[in-house]
Amino acid sequence: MELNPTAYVILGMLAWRPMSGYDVKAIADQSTRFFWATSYGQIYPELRRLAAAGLVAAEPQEGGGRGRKAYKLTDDGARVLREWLAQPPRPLEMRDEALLKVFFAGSAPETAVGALEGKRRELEAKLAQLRTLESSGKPTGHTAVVLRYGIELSEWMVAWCEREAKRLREEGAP
Amino acid sequence: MELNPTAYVILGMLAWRPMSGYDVKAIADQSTRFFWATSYGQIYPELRRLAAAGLVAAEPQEGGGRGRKAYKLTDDGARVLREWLAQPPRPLEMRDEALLKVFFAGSAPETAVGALEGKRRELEAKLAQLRTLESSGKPTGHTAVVLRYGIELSEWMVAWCEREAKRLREEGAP
DNA sequence: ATAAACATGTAACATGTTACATGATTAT
DNA sequence: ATAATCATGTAACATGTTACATGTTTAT
Repeated sequence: MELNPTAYVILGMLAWRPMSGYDVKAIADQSTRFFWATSYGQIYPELRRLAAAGLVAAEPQEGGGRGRKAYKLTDDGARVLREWLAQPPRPLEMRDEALLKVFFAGSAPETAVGALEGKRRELEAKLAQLRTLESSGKPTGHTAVVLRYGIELSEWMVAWCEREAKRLREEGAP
Repeated sequence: MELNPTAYVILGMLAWRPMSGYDVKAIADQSTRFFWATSYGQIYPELRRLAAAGLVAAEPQEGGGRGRKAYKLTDDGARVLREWLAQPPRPLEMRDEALLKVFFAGSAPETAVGALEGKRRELEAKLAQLRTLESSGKPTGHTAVVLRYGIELSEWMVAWCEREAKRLREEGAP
């Protein structure tokens, strides 16, 4: 059973508790989005495919929610999720436009510091969100480990951007 | 003139010297691939589009290479490249499957250390390549700055993977 | 001769984003 | 009533990967 990574985001969350596509998106936006983003355009079709494959099952909707469809993980789904977890992870993909700009800054050297500062600003914004999340106390266990990674890595990157921007400003073109 | 990032990889390299799609790929595989990968399937069609838009121009092929088509940057291409460099960079996209596995490791806690070790091994391999590149002495100026980023960031990540794997092994489930 | 490296290109597929359309429920 | 939020879904588009097809040049 070969699934795309987004499918595993869904399976992973359903392993916590039954939920709807809307819930998956809301939780992803507060957590996995920092290292694996998703959108409704992926989640809803994927939930259908997973249901067709028998890895998730629509929960009988109890009174109230009309349009709402909650799904739960099936035994097969849980097995597929565990198999994926045991597999060596695929190589990290990075798409860092700021780095690309610094790399090619030879064509306009005065722009390099701006690219570094843009990256730093973006990281500070991300850091603020991650710290809010951390002080909420909600992430525990493995999710908290990943949150700490996000915070510490971002801090390292911010420091690097500051250091290199300073160096470039002082030394001029490297 | 809105172009995709891959187009700027091409323009950036042509700003160094005229070259073919094959050259762009070979150089990207030794440099930008660590923060922006490309493939022939993108490069050749993109070169055509850039030529159609007048941002690059096929060089008159001198004796020898038959099929070989070298392109050079036009004045318009150079202007578009500089405009892009001056623009604030788009947010960083990360797709880190190893982190996803740690995040969802609650469903199979014994797999978390394996995901961390997989990530560490991949990083060590990347580090070896980056260090070889560094000791070649070829990257200078802004490209060397980005290379140092790759090396130092990877070292930080390796240390983090080791530290957390150790913690998980000692403390058991977090 | 033949293998390796050089070189270009396309088609099928996978993945992901954005914008739009639609309607129900809940709080003010 | 009405605005906000909850909720589902699709279509068009953008981007990117992989596998394949094809031929040339250079070194052994």
